[in-house]
Amino acid sequence: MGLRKVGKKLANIQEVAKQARVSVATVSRVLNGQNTVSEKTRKKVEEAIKKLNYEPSMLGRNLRNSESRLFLILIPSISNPFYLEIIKGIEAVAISQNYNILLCETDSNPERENIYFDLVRKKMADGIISMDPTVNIETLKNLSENHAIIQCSEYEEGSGIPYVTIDNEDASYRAVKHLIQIGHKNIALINSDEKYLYARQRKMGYIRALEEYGITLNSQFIILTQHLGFENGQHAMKKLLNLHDRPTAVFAVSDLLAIGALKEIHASRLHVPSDIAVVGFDKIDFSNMTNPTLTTIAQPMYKMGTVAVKMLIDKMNGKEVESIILDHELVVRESTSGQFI
Amino acid sequence: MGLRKVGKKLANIQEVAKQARVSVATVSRVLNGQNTVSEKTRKKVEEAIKKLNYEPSMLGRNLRNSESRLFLILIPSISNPFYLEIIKGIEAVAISQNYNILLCETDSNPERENIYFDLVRKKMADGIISMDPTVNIETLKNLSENHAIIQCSEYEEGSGIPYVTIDNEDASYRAVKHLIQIGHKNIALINSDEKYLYARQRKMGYIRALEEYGITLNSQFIILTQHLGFENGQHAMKKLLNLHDRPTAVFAVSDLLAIGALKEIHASRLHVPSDIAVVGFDKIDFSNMTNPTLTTIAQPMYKMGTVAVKMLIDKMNGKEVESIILDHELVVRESTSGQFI
DNA sequence: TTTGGAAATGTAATCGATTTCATTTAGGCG
DNA sequence: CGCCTAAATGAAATCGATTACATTTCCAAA
Repeated sequence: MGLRKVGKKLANIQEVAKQARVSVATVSRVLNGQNTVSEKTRKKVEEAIKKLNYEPSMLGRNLRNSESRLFLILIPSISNPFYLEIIKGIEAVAISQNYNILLCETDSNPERENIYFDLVRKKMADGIISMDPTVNIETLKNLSENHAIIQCSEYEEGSGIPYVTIDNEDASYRAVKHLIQIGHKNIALINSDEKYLYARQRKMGYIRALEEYGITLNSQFIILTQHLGFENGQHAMKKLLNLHDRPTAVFAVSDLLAIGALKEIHASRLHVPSDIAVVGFDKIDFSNMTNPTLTTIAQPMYKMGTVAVKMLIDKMNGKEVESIILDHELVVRESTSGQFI
Repeated sequence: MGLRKVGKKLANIQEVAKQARVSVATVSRVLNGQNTVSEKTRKKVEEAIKKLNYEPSMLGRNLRNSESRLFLILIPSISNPFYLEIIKGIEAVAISQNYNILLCETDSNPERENIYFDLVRKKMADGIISMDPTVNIETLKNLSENHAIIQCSEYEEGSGIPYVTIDNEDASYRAVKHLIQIGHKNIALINSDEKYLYARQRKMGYIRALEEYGITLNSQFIILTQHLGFENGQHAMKKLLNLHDRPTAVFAVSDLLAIGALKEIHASRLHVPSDIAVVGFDKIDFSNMTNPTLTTIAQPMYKMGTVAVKMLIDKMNGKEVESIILDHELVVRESTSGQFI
């Protein structure tokens, strides 16, 4: 490129060494706070650094140390607020450990995914935290032989890749149990595609709760959606409302789905929770802004993020890493706290 | 660190050269698709690459090229959905140009901000797209002398740093004019702190619309909030509802504020839009999920993102870059489409 | 066959740091 | 004052690529 780049030439460690009349080794030692430098030379070097406005280049350092101090966060879509709180947790720990993150939105697109995997292959990233359920697990397994990888929230059983998650089956069980305990018997499930492990697990929790209370499963009450978006919730709810015997309660496996359901219920001039109670999942920020506010399962997202990074850093340092299951919590709000029956 | 790192040793360009019985220069030429390599040697090299499972290290390449092919996106908070669509636009162009982005959440915290600026100073990032209105503009100006920087959406007048944004004054004017045209005279403004340029601009648009229709300004109708969150909208609306003569319409400078206002209005058993009409700003995804759906000003966020990256890349290549104002649009939805009066 | 010039390839410097190992300096002690 | 050890410093290799410049190879024309 024949184009002039922005900026003047910046000083490098050589020039600092010359300015301070010491060797580059000594400058490097001052930079890295090693204690084998005499007070006098340290002063000299620091003055030279200040005078030349020197900033050590991470490019040189990274090459020498064979690390980028970057890692990837794989998510299917940045629009899904569920991930945001996790990311905050990740960021906090990452920064404190002098790492930075590359937020990678795959759009569930294998090509896109591959671009990001390449970043790891080419040493531009030191590790991966995958939260993408649509990730190509074979590729991930292959990569995990040479690179540090942690699965967060979503995981593949028996992949050998450590994960941090919650007990989805139990969370789902509790959500449904709550609906049963406030008097519901006709409880629908808006689930996502059962190719995802969490979807299968949450369905099992749903079934277990029904069975425990002797409620027979109505297969018409289970709606599967392709994605976890608002519109998917609307469509699913529309189907449920068109049933001859429509449910009196709905458990959706994501808040966005639940909010879509809410909207559709309102559109049919029905009332939540007196006509239909709704429970979501995730406790995203918006679940508290709807009208009525949404009962939901709170995942410890921030914690999940922090734990994931710690596991990743351990893994990068060659330590043995165990998978972790975190606690969840049922948050009862207006969408189920009416006086049903 | 005495700990074993993950993974076996990976091949480097030297070993590929040896395996293919050529020089590293030739391997590099094959890698970079230069045409001065004969078909025969190219084959040899490609076979060696495959055999050794070689992946070129970006660390080496980046050092040699003095670039990281990374740039920073500065945002105050990832929780604000307004930024997400912009980021998608940024990502799309970045990827197509072989760049990756570091999403940097400052939390409006100068320390945090400085960590990210350091990344640029230390050459870990090639440029910055700042969307943070709380950014320290002096530091930004200083940095812009040596580094490529673009301001996106938020900007500082006369900073000399190119920006891409919309005409905030006009957008605000149109929103208020819309409220006037459907019959409102008592129109409140929920604005953010006027230390931000966009807040001052939007206030001016509000005033201009009122003046144009001969409506006298009621200073009690202007509420300033510290942040742009849901709760801030609730609080602001509470103040407005407590006024002796409460407004019949509210224009909030962000959808989140407007959604908070909606919630508060409902809590007071009032109806939108028949009792109070509401207009937001940004057209975030959720503005279409509320009940009623929200009238709002649509910013071309995706476009803004793509434009910002193009400007940044031009800037990095030393081209002269002009600031750009993009178009906006009023989107009328349920929160103002009732038959008021 | 010779030769000129283009095409192909190789050598070695370079990017900017860290680190090993060698060497110098300082200081305490007899 | 000389000696020994520990502390301080420096020289040079190294990380893994790119590339300017030098050299070799190839082929067509004379």
